[in-house]
Amino acid sequence: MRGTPRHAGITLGQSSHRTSPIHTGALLMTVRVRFAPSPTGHLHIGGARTALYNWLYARQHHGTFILRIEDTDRERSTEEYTHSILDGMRWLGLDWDEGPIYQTDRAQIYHTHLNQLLREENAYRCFCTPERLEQLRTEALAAGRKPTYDRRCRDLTPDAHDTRPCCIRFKAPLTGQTVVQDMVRGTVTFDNKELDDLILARSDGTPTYNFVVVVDDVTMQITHVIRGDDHLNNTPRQMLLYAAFNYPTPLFAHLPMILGSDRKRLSKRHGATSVIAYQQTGYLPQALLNYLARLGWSHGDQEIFTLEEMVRAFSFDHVGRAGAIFNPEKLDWVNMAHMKSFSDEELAARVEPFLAEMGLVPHDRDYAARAIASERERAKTLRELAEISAFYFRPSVVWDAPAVAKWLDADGQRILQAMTPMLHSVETWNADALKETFSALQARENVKFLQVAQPLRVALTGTTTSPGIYDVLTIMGKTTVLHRIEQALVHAKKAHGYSGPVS
RNA sequence: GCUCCCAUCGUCUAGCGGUUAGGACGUAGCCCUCUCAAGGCUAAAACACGGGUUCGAUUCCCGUUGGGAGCGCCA
Repeated sequence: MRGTPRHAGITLGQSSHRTSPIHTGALLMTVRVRFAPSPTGHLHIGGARTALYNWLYARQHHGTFILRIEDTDRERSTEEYTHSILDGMRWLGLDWDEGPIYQTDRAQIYHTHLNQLLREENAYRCFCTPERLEQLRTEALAAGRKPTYDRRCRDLTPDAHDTRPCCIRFKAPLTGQTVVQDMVRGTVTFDNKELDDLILARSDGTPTYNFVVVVDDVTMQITHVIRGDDHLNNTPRQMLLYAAFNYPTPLFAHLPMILGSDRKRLSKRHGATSVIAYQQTGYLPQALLNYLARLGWSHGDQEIFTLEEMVRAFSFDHVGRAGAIFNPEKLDWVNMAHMKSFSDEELAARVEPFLAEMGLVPHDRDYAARAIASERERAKTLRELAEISAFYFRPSVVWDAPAVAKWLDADGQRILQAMTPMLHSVETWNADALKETFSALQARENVKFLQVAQPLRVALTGTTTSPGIYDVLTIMGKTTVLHRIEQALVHAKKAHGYSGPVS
């Protein structure tokens, strides 16, 4: 038996503090929360945050996190999306304790509940055609009224033999108020006269969303419904259903929406919105989670959290009420911060799949770790890290034409020619020895270090940007360095022609 | 249109009657420097507006404006 004596429905004048609802039953009930996506698309950013808040709350209270797939829309739900959502959840590390539970497996449960409502005259058959409803809606809108059903069938004398197609509607109370106690919004009051006799089952007998959520949440003994803001207007209708069943209402927490840069609800046209897209671009799951957690929730001035820290610190007291714009630049920064927490070896291991996509397979773990280490603070994502480190692993250099034009001109070639024998004779290949070599070279050629470093950099990496030149030199090793300089000279002659400098 | 929600720098936010309104991302400048980053320092940048309540409002109340969501035999 659950501890909350809270009942939905025609509650009047309840007062509460948004900080304390859980305490009423904390000793008696264990937290049971759920994430209930519908498989009509990939797991998206908004869904991921809802899932995260549920998960954090469950873990913090040593409760149960349930994954439920809302697949009652047979038209749009696909198995592919179901798998994609499950994969997304696993990648994020949001493990669930029960489920996935599929609503399509629960038809019998809904049927039983529907019959109960019918039997107790809390629901009725409605014979109105979709056409009539559509007409009602247009008329209402034109007249400046809220489009609601006119309840024509509500008081029809039941005729069991009537075989016309009909849907089942809820007989909602006409008066009174329904008060939602929300952990982030506080008290929200709705006049029941604003609410509708909502459809519980379609004429083909399948149940609808507002009905199944209630039945599911009740039968799964959900204690806290944590979901998007877009459901706040559904909540009073659902509470009326709880009341009709004489079930206690769970506690609610309605999270503000995640917005695009135009302040509209985040959608495809704002760029990548699916979680897998972020996986593919090389974001760390813990970084995405960290960013999402802080989008709408805060803990003083702290920006970077480990998962454990989030579990410990999370609280609805500090969940904001306003919609939040998704900011990709800040995500990048958070991702960089999390990349710093890995050792060179761990980071290299995570970059490997992205190198593999480019057909590059490092054969030496130690070499890979040192190569990645030299580039790690230059990349925002794992993919970017793989891309800028690729030159270490390629059999030959990929030339950046402007870089070649600028630095492998006649002067650059002369420097490379001059350094070749000097590098050959370097015995111990380390930064100190190389520094001495270049000092000697600078003195002999009377050039600045820049004029040595840049041609060399282009020769070794193909581009003008790279880690410190001594890092590249020592990581690559003498053999590769000399080989690449030789190749660079060949390429430079081709690019610039044999007749000396171009301009 | 109706109902509900929301409102602090460009963005995410701290603030829970008295603060030089704090932090972070981004931006600009400087330092570091072989390139690019990273890092360090500095700067510009906000309480939407109007009424109350109060000795005193960013903070509490009301309204205006502005934004968002919902109003399906979708979820």
